[in-house]
Amino acid sequence: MQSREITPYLDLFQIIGLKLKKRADESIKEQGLNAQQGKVIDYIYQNQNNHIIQKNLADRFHLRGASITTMLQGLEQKGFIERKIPANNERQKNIYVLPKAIELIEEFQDSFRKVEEEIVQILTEEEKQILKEILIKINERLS
Amino acid sequence: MQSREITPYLDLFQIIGLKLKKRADESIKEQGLNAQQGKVIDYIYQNQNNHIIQKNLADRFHLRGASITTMLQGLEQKGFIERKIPANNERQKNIYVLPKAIELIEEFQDSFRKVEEEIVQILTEEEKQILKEILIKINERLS
DNA sequence: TCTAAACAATTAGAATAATAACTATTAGTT
DNA sequence: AACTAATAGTTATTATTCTAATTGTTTAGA
Repeated sequence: MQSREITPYLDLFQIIGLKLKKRADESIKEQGLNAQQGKVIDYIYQNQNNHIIQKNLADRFHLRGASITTMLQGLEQKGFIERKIPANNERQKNIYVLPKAIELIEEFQDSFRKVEEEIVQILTEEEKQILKEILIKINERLS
Repeated sequence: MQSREITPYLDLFQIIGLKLKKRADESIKEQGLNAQQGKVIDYIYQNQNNHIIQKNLADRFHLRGASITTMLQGLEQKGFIERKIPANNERQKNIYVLPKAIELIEEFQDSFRKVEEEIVQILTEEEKQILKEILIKINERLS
């Protein structure tokens, strides 16, 4: 069942990405959220003093504005975040995490660190270094 | 807007995966399909003499059986593939591509090769080699 | 052999994220 | 000041994939 591979890098990135997504989702399922939502809450928490707006989240996570709207409406309804229109620009909404989310952030980070560890634990220090450099290079090339 | 990064590898894989997916989708949008569907058709074409069944596709593409059912129903309705119950096992369905799909496969492959090229063109031969080895290692570790 | 377990595929219903069309606000130009 | 561009966010609709439950078939053990 081995197929002729014409795009090995593309295929490997897609499959690894999928597997990682599933592992990360699994690891925080208990908190009633998926990995994407956990990452977003973590990011908001780290940046809420910088007056981040929904546009920033769309850029950072490579999602469309409409998708961010839907996701944040969900997180707001569940009581994890709040959105406030800032005084200086009524088009925008600043995002803040609520206590209910802050309680979970340490757990998220632990879970994500464990998935991360699964990726890198089989690599030598040198391989880790090279991989990181190459991934950063590819990511910049694609943006 | 720089956030403290606790899981750089996880984040890079996720973002690169997302960007590649979008590029690949874009590159075969003209044919009325998305990248996943194109990859599946290509895979069926390469393997249709091996009597592949839906289960094989689910394994190869890391999708649930139900998702394969839905996708193949769509491809069948659009006239790209056909499914036949084999004589020796009525639980299964063998998958075959139809002429309408075969016409497109060369175009798919060209499109995917171009996306692949975008990934690797900025790397040296040595970096490409190392990256491939590491990706294979990680992929095996995660499976 | 018959019965239970495993297997392959399907359906219904939910979640996520996309596009396109839209409202409202702000910034820039004349 | 008034008009036009651009910007931020929302809504409705569509597409994709998931889980859980279900049908039907095959395999294996008592």
